Amino acid sequence: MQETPKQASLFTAIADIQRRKILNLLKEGELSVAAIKAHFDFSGATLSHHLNVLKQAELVRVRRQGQQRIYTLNLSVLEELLLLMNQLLKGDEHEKP
Amino acid sequence: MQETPKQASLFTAIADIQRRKILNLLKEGELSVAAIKAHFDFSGATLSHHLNVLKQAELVRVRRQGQQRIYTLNLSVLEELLLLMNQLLKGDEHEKP
DNA sequence: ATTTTATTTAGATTATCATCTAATTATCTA
DNA sequence: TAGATAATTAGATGATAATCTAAATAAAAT
Repeated sequence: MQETPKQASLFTAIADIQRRKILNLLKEGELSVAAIKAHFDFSGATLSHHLNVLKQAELVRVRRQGQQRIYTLNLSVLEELLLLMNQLLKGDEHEKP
Repeated sequence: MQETPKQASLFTAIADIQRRKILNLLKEGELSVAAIKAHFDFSGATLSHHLNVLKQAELVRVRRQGQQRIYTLNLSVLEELLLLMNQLLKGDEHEKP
């Protein structure tokens, strides 16, 4: 029942609110870095850092498309987990019985 | 679909591995501070700090019993969430179909 | 009442992390 | 090929968080 480094990296990744926002954006669909950047105030370097943390945790995947890089959510156990968390966490207001 | 401060405090609370270990200990049952402390290397002050973070996030509850304080998991939406996370995160090895 | 035990609080230190600017890499276009 | 665009990497800085020691609070036992 030991926690693996990979699992730990997940908790680290979702600890930051900006990264959680990025994940939420990507729920709508894949996005280039520039497209993501449009939603935030911080620099491109900072965004790149956040994306890297998410990538290390395998919460996102990247592919190149010309000079841009397209980020997508890694729709696996981990993504479903986040959706579940979101739903459950919002469960304060209206419990659906 | 805005994240509340309370929800944010949850992510912060589970971001630290020591606090995750504490939560896992408490899954077995309620424990005094001293009993928890026996599992860790750091000081009582540090433990107190971590317990406070968990309490702020309402992941744990405290009651007094003489001179000790007994901590229990807050068995609510949030606790179930953690159990789910744990199960799902471990789901690498053996998917139960 | 004094001492001991359990825990928290205060204040300081250290480590980690988010962020910035500047420089670099890679691709595309004129 | 030169210049423009997209993104990452390097290195520095500031903020936040984990940890420590020492002091404070509170209950129990002697």
